[in-house]
Amino acid sequence: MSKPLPKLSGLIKSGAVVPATPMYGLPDIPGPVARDETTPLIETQDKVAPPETSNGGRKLTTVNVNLIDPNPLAPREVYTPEMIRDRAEDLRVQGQHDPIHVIPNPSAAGRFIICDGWTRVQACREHKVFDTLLAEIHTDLSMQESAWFGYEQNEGRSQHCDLDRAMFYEKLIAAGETAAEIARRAKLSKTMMSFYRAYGKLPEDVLEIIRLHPGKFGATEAYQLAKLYDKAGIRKTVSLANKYASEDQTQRWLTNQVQALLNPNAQKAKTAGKTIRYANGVYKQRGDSFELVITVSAEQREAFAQGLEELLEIAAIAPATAEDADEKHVEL
DNA sequence: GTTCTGCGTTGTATCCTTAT
DNA sequence: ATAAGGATACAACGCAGAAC
Repeated sequence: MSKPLPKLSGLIKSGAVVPATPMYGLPDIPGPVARDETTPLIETQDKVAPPETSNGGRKLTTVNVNLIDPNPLAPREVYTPEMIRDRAEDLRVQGQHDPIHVIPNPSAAGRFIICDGWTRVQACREHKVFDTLLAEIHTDLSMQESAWFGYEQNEGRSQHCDLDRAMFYEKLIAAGETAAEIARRAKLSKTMMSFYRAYGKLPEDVLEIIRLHPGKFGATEAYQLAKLYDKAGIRKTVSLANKYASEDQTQRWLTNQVQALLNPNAQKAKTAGKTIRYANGVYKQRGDSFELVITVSAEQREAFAQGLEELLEIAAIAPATAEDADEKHVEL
């Protein structure tokens, strides 16, 4: 990849959340961790392959955690201190179950770039669990492919929030991939891709709120907020985002609020209604609107249609033009 | 690529019936 | 009387397709 890597760290910084990607080459990597030498490097060696092995073509080796750099195209953004602390605790209690995945760092010989397992690396560094982790080294993956590898691993473990996904997609787009290609590979409709891209249009103040409640602000919410930000400005957007999160409102509420703020005159009084379900259909009434979907047997069809048409005489209004008024048989 | 609309599914509140 | 379970209605959600 010859293109300069995208600089997206501005989208991703927060006091409460550890940024995943920002530096490449890592001038601020902490020095070697002073560790009790009596502690085994990997406490549960029976759960992992031994160091320096080749397992079905896989290159497994132990790697010093301070030699592992973040992936500039990291598929995940949101790492809270709690997540890292919990992972450190898991590693202490259970050891390392699965190897992390890395590629050789193309710009720093002897160093590696993480594909999958960055939480474990951070847990080891910050909470001094292990000096080294068992790693599978992928020499055949490009930076972009390694990021997709991590993305797929995280998706499999349901570890992504929508903000993670959106920021990953933005990085890939900045690195030259098209939105359509990403949507295809991530199995997203172009509608959803459009919603995910809304995160990138939000101002930092709103992203700060989202990072504090990553599960609360999905792509649909991001899209609504981006629309509000575009039309009504930052103050209204921040205020609404805060209210949405602090009052734990529903997605529908947020959509309605945005709609009301953008079209203050378009508010409609909510009308009461009813729904009756039958074995062969459903009848709904909402205010002045009636909806009927029903299956009628062949022998009853004519009588039903006649009765319904007589009923329609009460309320149905003829179309405005003579052309429209031509008799048409509309399927019921 | 963006936005709107509608559909199918899921979750939840409420009411009713039954068992204890 | 009341707790438990079932049925029903409706809100909420996620998403795709169509229109722009």
